[in-house]
Amino acid sequence: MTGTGSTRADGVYQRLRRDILGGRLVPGARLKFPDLTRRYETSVGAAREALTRLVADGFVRTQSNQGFSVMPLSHEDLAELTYARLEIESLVLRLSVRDGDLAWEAAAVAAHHLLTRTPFLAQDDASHPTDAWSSAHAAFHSGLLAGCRNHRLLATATGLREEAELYLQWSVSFGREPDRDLAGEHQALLDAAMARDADRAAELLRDHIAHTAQLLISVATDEPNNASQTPLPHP
Amino acid sequence: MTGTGSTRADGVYQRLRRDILGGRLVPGARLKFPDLTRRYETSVGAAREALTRLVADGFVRTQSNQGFSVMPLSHEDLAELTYARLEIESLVLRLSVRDGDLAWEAAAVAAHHLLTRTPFLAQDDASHPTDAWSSAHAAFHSGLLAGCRNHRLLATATGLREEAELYLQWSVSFGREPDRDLAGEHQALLDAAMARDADRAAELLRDHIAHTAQLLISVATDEPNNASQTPLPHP
DNA sequence: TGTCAATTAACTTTCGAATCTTATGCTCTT
DNA sequence: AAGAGCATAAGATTCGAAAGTTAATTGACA
Repeated sequence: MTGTGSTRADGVYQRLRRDILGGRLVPGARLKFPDLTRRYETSVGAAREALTRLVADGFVRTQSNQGFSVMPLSHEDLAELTYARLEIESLVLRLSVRDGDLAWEAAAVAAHHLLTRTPFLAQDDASHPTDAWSSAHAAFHSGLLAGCRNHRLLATATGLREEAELYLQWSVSFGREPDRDLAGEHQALLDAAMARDADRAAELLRDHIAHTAQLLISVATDEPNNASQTPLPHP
Repeated sequence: MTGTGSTRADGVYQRLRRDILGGRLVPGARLKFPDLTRRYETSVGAAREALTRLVADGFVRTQSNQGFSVMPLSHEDLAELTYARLEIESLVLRLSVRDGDLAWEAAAVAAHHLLTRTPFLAQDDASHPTDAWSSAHAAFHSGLLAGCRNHRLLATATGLREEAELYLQWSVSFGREPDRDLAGEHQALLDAAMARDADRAAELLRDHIAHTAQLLISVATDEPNNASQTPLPHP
């Protein structure tokens, strides 16, 4: 009843997911059942199922008899993730541009319009983009890919994008470098897609992804925020 | 104690997986807990965790409050799976050929040798390839890709291959058409890879995958073996 | 005979105490 | 002091009965 999903474990899954993506659970932090059951007011079983699903999504890792912890971040993994996204997202965008129908076009234009009208930085906290902007941004990119008819490729691309959001969350000073025209990049991307220019759209997307990753790497400390060494302050 | 894995749920997961891939559990068949706990001599909880993981792998599907069932097969899904494999496996093979080291070469040659010396058809049952051949075949392809340094792309490609095995299992008269030189295709693939000719290797792999899929489609009945319409004979 | 509500049956989901595994701290020996 | 062995604690995994949900059956009524 208290859960937000249709089934109890569903609700815990979604809340855990949001807490990880929202940075409330630090990469590397252990996820102990005593804590989890208290925090989410649920049973061991439900928490366990939620965690098992998050492992499949790549947000949590687990080892036999050693429990679960939030997936840690690393430069090496960011590099691999970025390359995988370059290849797969550009492929899926090509297919989307080729096969997307009119409804897809309309949804993409709408998502872009929403994105342009959503404020990038909050007035009180200029270090992170706003939650509203982040979700509009995700919706725009997701909408661009959604024309792809191949469910499997689409799901793969979407999964990679979601994993990448973790890195965005933990790059504290993201979005303040003045020499980047994010809005322009998005506009160009949309234009190419609507003009059905698959090659150009794919190329723009590759640049967009590579540029963002470049930024994260240059901004990040040597070992990104990662609680695996300092598990918890013990009393 | 009775399980084959390190943890109880692990064991059930692996046995269920084998039973699905081995065709002992029919695509579309419902997986009820009363049956499962009897068959695998385990508890509801362990079975549930195993099933949750299989859902992530794409071997099982689930709906809220309606339990689990073996993933059903369809022509449409086979077409999507095949296209995804064409694109992603050829990409990963390119990377593997580019980046694979000497150990990778040695393993690939070894796997190929094993494959050539493993009998294709059993003497008593000429309708399916032997289990030994199937696993040698999987090991050869897996070995070819293993040079890829990008764990994420490699895992994606491997996952797609494994899903495709399901379709092979259910194409009853696979492998009897005389006009195909499987051994030759494998040899050419290995040669191109060892010669570090990424373009040629990728092209050969695409042909190999497409050829196999073509065969499955032409051989399969309109609606492949699928128990979703005829769940179980009820008494 | 066909439709609909109520009842029953079958199954899925949930729970939390019992069991087992791993980690931690302590003591004793070399 | 360093290390091995033991005792204790913390936490992960497992179990199966209770609660909740969906599907099937029955029976009443038009």
